[in-house]
Amino acid sequence: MDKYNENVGLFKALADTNRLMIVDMLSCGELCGCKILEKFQITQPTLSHHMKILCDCGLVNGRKEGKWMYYSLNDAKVQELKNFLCAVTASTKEELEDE
Amino acid sequence: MDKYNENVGLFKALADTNRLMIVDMLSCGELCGCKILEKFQITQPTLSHHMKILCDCGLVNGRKEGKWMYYSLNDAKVQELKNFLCAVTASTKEELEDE
DNA sequence: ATAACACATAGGCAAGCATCTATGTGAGGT
DNA sequence: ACCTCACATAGATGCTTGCCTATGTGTTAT
Repeated sequence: MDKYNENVGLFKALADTNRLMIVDMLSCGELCGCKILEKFQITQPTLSHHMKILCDCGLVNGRKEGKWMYYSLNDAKVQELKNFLCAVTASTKEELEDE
Repeated sequence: MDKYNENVGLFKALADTNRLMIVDMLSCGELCGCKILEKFQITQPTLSHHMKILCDCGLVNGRKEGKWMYYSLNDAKVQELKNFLCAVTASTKEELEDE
């Protein structure tokens, strides 16, 4: 039953327009924070907050290089989410693959 | 760009453990509210609140029959969500299929 | 008619969240 | 050394949300 609690964080992370856009941007490749920030009307601390949420749930990876943080999608986690979504909406019950 | 706003409601709806479990239950077939309620430790008004969220975003359909409300998954909307999730995480950009 | 049942609505409350300003940290450049 | 840039952290604020109790609505049974 903890499968639900594990995955609910992923949906929470995507339950925000800005973060959805960020994920879409990252799907095209790695980006540093300041490049992401350019596309939004939010302040830098707000973006930092969103990136933390995306990283904490595992959807996004962060890599520090000099004074830049490079963010990229964690494709494995994305696949996990898709699998979970399929499992939870498919007519079979209670046999979500373990990660 | 409204594609994000359209779909963020779906993620919000799934960003709750109880609602995720409800979706999983409904994936096995139509259920009436009182049957769903039996599986949770919440009050009836709280369940009603969750069902309203799931119905409002289109993920769940409600059908009234006598004094019962029968709920079922809206498979078309589920598919839309999956398509959106794939589009937003795929390395191509800005060509989400229109519904 | 009355009671019981299934569900919705109203209102309140505490927790969570998205955002901001202000400030801290750490790396690079001059 | 000093400044600048990229980013993180702290703290405040207003909105949203998940939950409750109380009550309303409509249907079925007696």
